[in-house]
Amino acid sequence: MVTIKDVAKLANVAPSTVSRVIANSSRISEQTKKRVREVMEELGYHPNLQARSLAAKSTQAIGVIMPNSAYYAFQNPFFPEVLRGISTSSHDNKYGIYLSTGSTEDEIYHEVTSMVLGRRVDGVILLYSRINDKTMRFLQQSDFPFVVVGRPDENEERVSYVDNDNIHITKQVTNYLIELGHKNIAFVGGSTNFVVTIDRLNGYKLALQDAGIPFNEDYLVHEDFIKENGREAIASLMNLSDPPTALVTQDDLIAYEMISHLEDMNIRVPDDISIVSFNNLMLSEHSKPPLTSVDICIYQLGFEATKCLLEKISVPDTLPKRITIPTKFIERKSCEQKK
Amino acid sequence: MVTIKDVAKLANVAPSTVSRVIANSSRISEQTKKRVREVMEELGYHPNLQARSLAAKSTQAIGVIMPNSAYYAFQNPFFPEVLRGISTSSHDNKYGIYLSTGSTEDEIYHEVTSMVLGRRVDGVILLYSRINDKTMRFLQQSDFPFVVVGRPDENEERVSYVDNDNIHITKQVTNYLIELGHKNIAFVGGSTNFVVTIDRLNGYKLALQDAGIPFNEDYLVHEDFIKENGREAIASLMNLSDPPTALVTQDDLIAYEMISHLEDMNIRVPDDISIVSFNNLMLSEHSKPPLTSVDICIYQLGFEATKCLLEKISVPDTLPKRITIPTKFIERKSCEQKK
DNA sequence: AAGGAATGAGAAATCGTTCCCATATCCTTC
DNA sequence: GAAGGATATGGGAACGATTTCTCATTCCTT
Repeated sequence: MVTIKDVAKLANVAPSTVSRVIANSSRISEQTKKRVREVMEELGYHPNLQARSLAAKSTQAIGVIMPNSAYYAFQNPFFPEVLRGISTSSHDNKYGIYLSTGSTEDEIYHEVTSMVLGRRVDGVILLYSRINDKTMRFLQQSDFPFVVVGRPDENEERVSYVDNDNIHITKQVTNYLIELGHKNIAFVGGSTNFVVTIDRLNGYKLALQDAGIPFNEDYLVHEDFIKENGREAIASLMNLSDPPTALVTQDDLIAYEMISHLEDMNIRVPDDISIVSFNNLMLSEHSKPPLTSVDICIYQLGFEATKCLLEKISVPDTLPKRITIPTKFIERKSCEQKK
Repeated sequence: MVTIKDVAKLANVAPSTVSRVIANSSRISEQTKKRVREVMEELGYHPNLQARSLAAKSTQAIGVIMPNSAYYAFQNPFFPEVLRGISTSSHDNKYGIYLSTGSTEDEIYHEVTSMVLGRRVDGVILLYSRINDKTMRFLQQSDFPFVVVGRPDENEERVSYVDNDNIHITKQVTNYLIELGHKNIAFVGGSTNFVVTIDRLNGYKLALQDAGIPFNEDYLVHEDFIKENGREAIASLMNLSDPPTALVTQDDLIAYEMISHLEDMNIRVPDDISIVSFNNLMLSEHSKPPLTSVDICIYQLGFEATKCLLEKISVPDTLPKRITIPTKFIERKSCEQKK
């Protein structure tokens, strides 16, 4: 392996000079730069990033932490899309991405501590926000630069985060159904350990409240339940004495599955039941029926989170900030006026 | 930041001893180990991974290179799923994942060279195989440990790779359609720069040939074309004087889109046209109609690739090997006997 | 009881950079 | 023509580990 010393020797300069040439320091004459660069080329020199990191105390890499639930993380296009945003932004700034994907909460915690304490990355993006999360608490206590995609559960004002206004948009979406004449509206959400679920549930409740519709526990369905035994979950919902005529679903993928089961039960979307959902996957345009969905701009979430993190890394005393990514309500054909 | 020296000082031993305790060397007495460990605990010591990498000449990280086409990489669940396999396997072996996602071929090339020459990773997994790929050529020439997911274009016998038997399975799948009585079978594939497309196309042609069905250029459709203007692509295919009655599609996502457009044209699947596809996305079970698809075991591809790479890293003179991941043909409702 | 193996631990070199500090050369300027 | 100021480069100490020697004990073995 050719090192900076080899280059220095052959170019008849000191290693420090070579280092300065690499950094394109103004303190080196053009002449010397040219000569050194020629030698670097000739020897095929490439700086050792580890040595550089060690000496410069900066890794030029950010850690990206995926949530531990395999489903939430991996089957869902949310993940690749947010990663695309992160990747674009970090690449623009010459940062690399170090990915961490534990499969339990403890595993994640250990990966993050090792990543941070071991100085493998300069900052961290948390791709989830759950309540009572020790990983986030650790990041905060160690005063390490990090940004959350999603609203943090605790210390909201002291953490930088990028999120949609989930309460507001879910309220709007629910209102949309109410205005179509629906009163029996069910909510299909993820785990209430995730802040996003809590927020959306609150938005949903708020809309009901404003319309004077009482909240009904029976209309609350768990994604996990759907995933385990979708058929039964749907059946028990639709067999209520007063079954819902509309559905607010937290994710397009779940919505597709619901639709499939509903049709098996001979319940038509949107004729018999309206569905509105979140994430606006590419596919939703081509599904049967085309899904009315909220585009939460996943790419933007990742892109802005990275921008925010890099800013925090380069200016350590940047104040925590909240960035709200605007959403787009995409009206398609899965909702209809109540008959 | 607390370093190995701080620990050594407080424990009254030499730094080298602390290092040995960390590595759990048998040359250190249990007594000393205990004392040192207590001090490490007390000070909250965590080894600096960069320093360790530099000294030990090993990073405990593997580089994962995504293909440059944004679509192929990111909209498709293939990517997260293969990453899940990689992640599981590498995590089991205490390796981290360094992700590289250039958006052009050159960008990828630069990221890889910098990653390899800069010694940021111990090995590389290429998540694609395209013809005439300078990135792969570079990896081979620098004799750096790497594994390809997919069949390499050149030097097949000197590169380790993990793949399905794409020629064979596509032949089988095409045969399946032929046995259902179809003769006019179209092929919807990705870019022929990717080896996977070439292989599948060959399997398709082989099946036609065996059945004595002439190959028809008009029946070849490009994914890119579908993505750009799906409606028109389908229209021109179905408006042929002798339109296809069956379709072999390279990817479920594309299949969904085709189905959507076909239905708009009042062509029913499977009544008017049969479709068989690849990847068996979770969703395919719930699509309308449920998609007949080949499960290529994406997770396994990633998992085995990583296993293979780690083996190569720890035993550098391991011979190149080919690992073929078996596939499963999932028969659902998108194909029917030709009428 | 003496010689040699086995054991436990320290000293110091090394890994490949960066960066502070020192130094040498060459202009200015009075 | 000496002092002062740029300007361009070199020297060498970090950075925080690992690792090769080396040495001092201790424990067998004959």
